[in-house]
Amino acid sequence: MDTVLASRNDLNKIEILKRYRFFHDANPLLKNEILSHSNTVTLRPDAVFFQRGDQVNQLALIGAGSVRVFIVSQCGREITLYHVKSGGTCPINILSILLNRETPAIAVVEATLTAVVIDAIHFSHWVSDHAVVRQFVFDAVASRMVDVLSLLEDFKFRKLEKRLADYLLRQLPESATKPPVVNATHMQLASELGSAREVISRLLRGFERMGVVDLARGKIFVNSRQALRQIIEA
Amino acid sequence: MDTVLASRNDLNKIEILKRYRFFHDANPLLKNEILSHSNTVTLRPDAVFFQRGDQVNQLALIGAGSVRVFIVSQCGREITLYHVKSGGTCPINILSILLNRETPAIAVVEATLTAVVIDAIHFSHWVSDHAVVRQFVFDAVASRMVDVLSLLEDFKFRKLEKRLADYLLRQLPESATKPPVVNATHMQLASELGSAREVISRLLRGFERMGVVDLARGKIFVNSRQALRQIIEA
DNA sequence: TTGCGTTAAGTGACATAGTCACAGACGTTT
DNA sequence: AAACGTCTGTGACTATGTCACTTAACGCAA
Repeated sequence: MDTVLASRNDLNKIEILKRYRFFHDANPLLKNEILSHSNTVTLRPDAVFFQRGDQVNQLALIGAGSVRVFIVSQCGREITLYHVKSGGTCPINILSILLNRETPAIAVVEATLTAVVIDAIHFSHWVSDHAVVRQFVFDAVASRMVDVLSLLEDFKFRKLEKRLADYLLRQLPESATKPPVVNATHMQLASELGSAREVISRLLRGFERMGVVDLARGKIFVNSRQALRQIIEA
Repeated sequence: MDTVLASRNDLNKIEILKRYRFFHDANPLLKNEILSHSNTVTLRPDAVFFQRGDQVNQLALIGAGSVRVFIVSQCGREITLYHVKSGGTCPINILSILLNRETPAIAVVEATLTAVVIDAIHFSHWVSDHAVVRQFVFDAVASRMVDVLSLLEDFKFRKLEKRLADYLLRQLPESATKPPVVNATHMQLASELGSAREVISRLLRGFERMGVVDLARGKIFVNSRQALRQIIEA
């Protein structure tokens, strides 16, 4: 949070906050307090939101863009834990704030980020005083806890081939081009799936030889969603 | 929680509750309420505390014994997420209660369990009304969230050999016998480390050939803690 | 005590995944 | 067109997981 490029853009603040139920359902008094103790900030891609070991002291409510939260091994391999997008919050951010703990992961901006940030002290008070805020906190934390658990399950119990096919399929809806395409380098896919680039390359080549996808630099063209589904089920 | 063998043993109730800070710090009114809305139960080893998919409606505060919380693959492989012991609570239990969610894991009694159980409705109210209870919830959930994250990191980034040596070393303090011993089958170790029995057997045999341990049925005698430490560091 | 059934542990062959050290291919910039 | 950085391909090797067994140890009962 040290690298925040503060920039006031209060026109958006309410717009962003309105996406959060705890704000929407807050009584007028609390709403005012939230508005007066928050700022809108913008962060460019690759900006570090927080580093492993940081003592985070601000909570970010995402209005636009996205943040990738991940962990890194000594040798540089990454595992993406989750992405936080519009309307969301990072549970690690929340827990770090409420307990004054160092964060165990890294958060980096992917798509240019607009967010409302709140100082830890104020947010803590609201958590104490208002049930709506508490519910928000529990929801955010619980759902991600479940996410991380199923991530763990995936890692240990599912074949990478299936996880890759699954991932590709889930990225598709966003692109409506003729041969649907996933824009990602093998390296990015590896980070998302917690694997190594070479392994992803091998699997993708396999898919290509089967005619399921076509490969280009930074692009995976999907010829048959059906085939991907079969790989997942197999 | 359906398989709870209810048994009243109110002598212990206060004893157990006193180990929980939120009870210790509670005002007399809350204390009374907690006492009147809780029961002491005993569960034998292998009793299922909750099953994946269960809608848990009671919170357990452990007084004695322990519970193992884990996930299972289709083919039967297990990964232990954590153990809950005296003075602890299962965060999945908490989240499941506060959000009415199905649990994503299984909890089974290891050592005969004595616990105080509280109905979800009452506990939810206390969370709403009392800061001490909230703090308890946050602490319990946050610390385990971090646990699960580092578990994930371990799985992906550390060699099994090191994790095994580490695990053995951490089990040791409990036994003060001549050649210190870890009482566990290879299968149990595999479950703890999220691996396969055969793999653990291979590694242990390796340790044995190096003279670091001696193996017997259900027992691993550790000849040199120092050597284990070296394996971990290497 | 012997025998039997159960559970624990050992084994080899094979499959999947990760690591390392490169080489080549593509796109951009100059 | 040359040069650079990034992305991708490749082979050899290690680590881990899987499968189908066998063998060994223990616990109990006849």
